Amino acid sequence: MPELPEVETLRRGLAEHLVGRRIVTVELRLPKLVAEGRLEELEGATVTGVRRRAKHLLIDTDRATLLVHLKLAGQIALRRADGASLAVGGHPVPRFDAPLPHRSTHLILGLDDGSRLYLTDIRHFARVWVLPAADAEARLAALGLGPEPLDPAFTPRVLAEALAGRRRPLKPTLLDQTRVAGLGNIYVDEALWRARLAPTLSAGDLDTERVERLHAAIRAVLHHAVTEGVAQVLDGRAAPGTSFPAVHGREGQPCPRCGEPVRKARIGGRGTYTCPSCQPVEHT
DNA sequence: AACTACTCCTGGAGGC
DNA sequence: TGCCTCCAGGAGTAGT
Repeated sequence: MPELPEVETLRRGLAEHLVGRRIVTVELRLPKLVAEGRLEELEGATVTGVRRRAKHLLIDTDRATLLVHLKLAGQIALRRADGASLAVGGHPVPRFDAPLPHRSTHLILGLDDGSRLYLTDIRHFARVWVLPAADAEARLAALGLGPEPLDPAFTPRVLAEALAGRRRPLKPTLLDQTRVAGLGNIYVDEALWRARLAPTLSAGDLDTERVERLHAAIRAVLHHAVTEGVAQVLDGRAAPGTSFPAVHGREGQPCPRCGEPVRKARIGGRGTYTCPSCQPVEHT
């Protein structure tokens, strides 16, 4: 999916154009997209806000909350009546400027100004929940999500507490949404590279200085992705001539910091990219 | 507690 | 061009 920066970028775009709009039509093309609730409840509802928690997108209306998880390959696009793009984010396939609906478009919401919101997912993993607002909150609470890394409350101390006592390696620990919310495979690799930490280091063994480095790196990588708009154009692999991602998807290419070839390994079942020189495996 | 394997799907890339 | 294999920005479940 769409990790935190992609969902946040999407949230901002949708909030700008969706709040105050009334949903007039609902077209569901893939019934299993709906994990709970009835989309018909949204017909006639007015959007009151668009929020994000971890990788979840919440579209609040005066009738119910539409909770969306894009998983690995979900994409949401908001198009004006004339087809012009108002907001788009998530997985870059189909291309953000491709004609819609795509054959993998599973949901279309028609708004009162003629614009349409398309949810497309080539892998059919994305899910939505239509819930009373309180139930949406309860559902999120039940997930036990960890702290939001871009929240001011996310301090080095909070990160230290999230990692304390964990014997698993950093990579799977940081992917665990109950430790830190919103990180995914790309941004974990980028943050660890930036912090010069090997993904195999035991999470609970980091000293204060390393925790502070990791904290700063997580914030910097996410903040950069959101503010520089890289989250909107990122296509899962490094484009030639660009500086992001620094290591993810760049096996064999020179580390931007030291020139050593980037190495790919499998850690916790996930493709993991590191600079073996910048991220030494020695511990303590 | 934590590890692995497996599941839900399709598309794109790379090898031949 | 086509066929084949592998991999993929997530996360839940089951078995060890």
